[in-house]
Amino acid sequence: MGTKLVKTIEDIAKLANVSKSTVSRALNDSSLINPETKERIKAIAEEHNFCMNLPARNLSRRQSCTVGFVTHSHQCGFTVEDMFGLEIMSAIGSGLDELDYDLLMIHMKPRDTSWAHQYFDSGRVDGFILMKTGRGHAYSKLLSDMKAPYILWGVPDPEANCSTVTGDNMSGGMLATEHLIRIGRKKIAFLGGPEYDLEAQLRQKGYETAMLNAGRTIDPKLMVNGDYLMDSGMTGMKQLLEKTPDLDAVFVCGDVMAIGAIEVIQNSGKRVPEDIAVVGYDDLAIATYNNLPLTTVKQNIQMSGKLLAQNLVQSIKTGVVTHVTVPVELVVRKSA
Amino acid sequence: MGTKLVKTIEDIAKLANVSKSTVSRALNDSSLINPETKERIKAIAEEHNFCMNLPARNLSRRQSCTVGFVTHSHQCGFTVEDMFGLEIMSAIGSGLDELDYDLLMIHMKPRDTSWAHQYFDSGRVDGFILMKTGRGHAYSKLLSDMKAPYILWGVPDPEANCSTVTGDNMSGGMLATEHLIRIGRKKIAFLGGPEYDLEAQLRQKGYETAMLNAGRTIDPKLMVNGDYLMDSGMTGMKQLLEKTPDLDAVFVCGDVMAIGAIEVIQNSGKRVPEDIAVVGYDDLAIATYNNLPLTTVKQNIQMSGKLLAQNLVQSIKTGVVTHVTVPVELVVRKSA
DNA sequence: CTGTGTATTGCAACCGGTTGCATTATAGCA
DNA sequence: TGCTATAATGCAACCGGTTGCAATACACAG
Repeated sequence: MGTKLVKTIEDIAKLANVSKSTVSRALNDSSLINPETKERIKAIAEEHNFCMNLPARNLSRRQSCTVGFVTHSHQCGFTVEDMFGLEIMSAIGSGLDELDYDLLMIHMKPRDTSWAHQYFDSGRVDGFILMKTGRGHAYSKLLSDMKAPYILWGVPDPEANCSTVTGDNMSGGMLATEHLIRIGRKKIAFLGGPEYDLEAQLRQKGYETAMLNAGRTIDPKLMVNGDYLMDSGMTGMKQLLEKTPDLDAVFVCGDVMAIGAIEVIQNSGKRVPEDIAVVGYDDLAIATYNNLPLTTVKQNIQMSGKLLAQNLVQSIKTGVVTHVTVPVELVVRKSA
Repeated sequence: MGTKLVKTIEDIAKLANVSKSTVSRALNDSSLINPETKERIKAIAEEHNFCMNLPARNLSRRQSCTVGFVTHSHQCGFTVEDMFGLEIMSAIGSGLDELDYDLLMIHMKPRDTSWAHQYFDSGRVDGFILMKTGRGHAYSKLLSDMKAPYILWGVPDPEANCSTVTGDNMSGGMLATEHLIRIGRKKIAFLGGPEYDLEAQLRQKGYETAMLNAGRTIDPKLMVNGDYLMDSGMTGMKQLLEKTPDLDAVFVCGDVMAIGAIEVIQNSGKRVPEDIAVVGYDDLAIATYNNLPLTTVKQNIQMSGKLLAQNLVQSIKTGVVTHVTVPVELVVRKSA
């Protein structure tokens, strides 16, 4: 707490010769208060640059105007999810800012579920933002049971009825594949995500659709799954090269995997993009800053973050649940 | 707020047939309470998995057990500072977690200084964590004037008396340079940070020391400043190549600049690391995932985050200010 | 058996806001 | 002038904890 002289609405009340309820109402722009009085009070508050005590207000209003961003706590290091999560978090933060909500980081430990009660039942936060995860459903259920408002980044799961925001994975898959077709590639492989992953499924569907639209056939030998990590990008690419040594393009479902794939390709003596064109997904910072800048499908992180913020707050206030999918675009750099 | 039946200590009090003060004390492990009573109350609380209302507690205790992580709000996109900041934030989060403190993101708008009062005088947070910035002092002054506890990531500024945590920049500079010397490079250039930047100054001093220790001379033609952004890495490298076409190594003060530098080198027809070895600084995610993995000086982000958390909380509780510099290490990958 | 000390517990005020209801003043109208 | 509708403000309870101090009980020494 600060060291200022005027710290409570009661102090202001004395200065203005009114009661503290009047000050409270004035500062909250209540229509009950005489406009002149209101201005006078506001001026006094301004002059002493008064700040209301938020714990008190929160207690009284039974809300915290804070939402929790749920992250996994790692002993050390990062995963891809983290990288994307970290980038989107910043966008969420500024989205919330405009709505006068705050963003609290919630670290949950591996198999701990107490965080939900800890933060929600204690009145610490009014809602949650979750990144899609393998264990997504488990947490969804937890939060649904608590009747806690939350929003999920990812494809809506029919079982959970929470708001969602997600990139247009299907279009993304199509954009990437169409680009590879357009630049004249003949054998276009697909390096996907985990089978259960709804995002990856849609991207794959986009790939297939684009292929079929172009009159091509879907060849299972050109398709393999990964798990978004670098290693799986490498092993996935190796498998593809074994099965189809003459492939000349690959659409990889994540940037980090794409970088792994590129390494394998180069080690095998081929060049990117001359021999094999590579398109990634997500447009993480590493795509831009990579030494061989990645052609990739760009998720609109800014817009997504803002929508996550807005729709969660809406859901907190009104209970409305929304599902929105935000457009993606292809960013052509050097890898394809 | 949840939908549970037992929500306040008063509810627990009724169940346990005691007064609410007794419950409060029991739950806070006060030594005033009879051990048996205490256990009984705790059991009841446990059974109903009771969560205390934090706004209420915070109001009463006049503290929030929350610290603010101050970030710049960007209209869009990221800067290098952000990348490092984002990575360290995660570490800070888990550090605070162990101390039962929460982490709140604070977005400050360009030339707005109200955030400080907004969050501190309102009792929203008990202290702040700042990343070193060009405008570091301005904010330092602001916070000092408010008598707000805060901790800074960066070299301690003699004018501000706040706790700090910083990497060992001098050693980092030496490690990088010594490595280049060890692998037999003859003309080692230095691509630094902004002149006013204390970190960069120390890294430069490390470079110079290592050079002198090895019996080499410091050649101003081998040194140029940058601003940590990719572009400055490119232009800096161009200047160096013009001034000294036959240089065979460069120590770059930041990973992002290093990637820019590598691009320029490769465009000029030379190879990395064969013709010119490149060492970066920070070991950001992009260093690992870069297509040409970067040899770089690794800041111990995990430890730094934890120390930022611990020392800030200590400073909040006791007023003690500490300065710690955490060791760095050289990570040899492929660029040198 | 009384006095003093110690261990437990409860009462009630307080933290700093919000808000339902009562109160007062003023205006409008018959 | 008397009466009611309306605007502006104040009173006091409440949100759910914490904590100083009083109260009670029981122990042990004198």
